[in-house]
Amino acid sequence: MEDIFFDFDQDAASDFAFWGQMDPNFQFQSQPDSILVDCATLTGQLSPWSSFGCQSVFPDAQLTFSDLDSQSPQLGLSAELDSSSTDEPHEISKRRQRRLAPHHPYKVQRHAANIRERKRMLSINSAFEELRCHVPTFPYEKRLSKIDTLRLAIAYIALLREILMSGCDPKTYVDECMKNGYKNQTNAIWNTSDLTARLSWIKWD
DNA sequence: TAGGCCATCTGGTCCT
DNA sequence: AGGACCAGATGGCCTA
Repeated sequence: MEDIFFDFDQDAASDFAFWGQMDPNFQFQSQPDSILVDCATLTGQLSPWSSFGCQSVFPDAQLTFSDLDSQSPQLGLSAELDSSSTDEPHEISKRRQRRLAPHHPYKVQRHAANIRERKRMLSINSAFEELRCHVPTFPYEKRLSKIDTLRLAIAYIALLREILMSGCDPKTYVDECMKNGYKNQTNAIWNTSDLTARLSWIKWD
């Protein structure tokens, strides 16, 4: 009986070779499909970023999202073949190569799914990047993590809501809150985050 | 060196 | 059936 197994060893290098160091001057674009990736700036750094202003983790470049689709599912072949060591019996090596055929339907499908997943995560990350542009941060602050971005956004929304409900001038309201030590119970939500310290950096128009 | 954060792969589930 | 979404696993990078 033919034993069946699939080698899921990932040709990670060829797969994420798209991700390069970001260009700090890159301007964030809200449309995921227009986000470009620079193959020319590959450095192996996977999660570079710029911390301030509306800057994206995505560098300027030549590859688009749609280019991800065109990556050949056969990129993993060389890695797999390399993994057959030279002292491996020739027959076993041949069998392995036959089994790991990169054009196997499952592997092709799996590779396509991986690419779609990467694109999906890319769009999520671009949304996080956009959100980071809308929450108050210090000029010298390092990039907020995803979880911190979400928490700060929640707190910020809560604050803005309170300001709206109060009908007061935003700056006056915040100054008053800070002066009074947030005695008001309704401050609880946004007062629990780092938001308060950031408020002094906001220019209330 | 441990812990935090992240990207990626993967298989399961849901949706169209 | 195929794609979207999700969560777990894994490994790399960075920082205290």
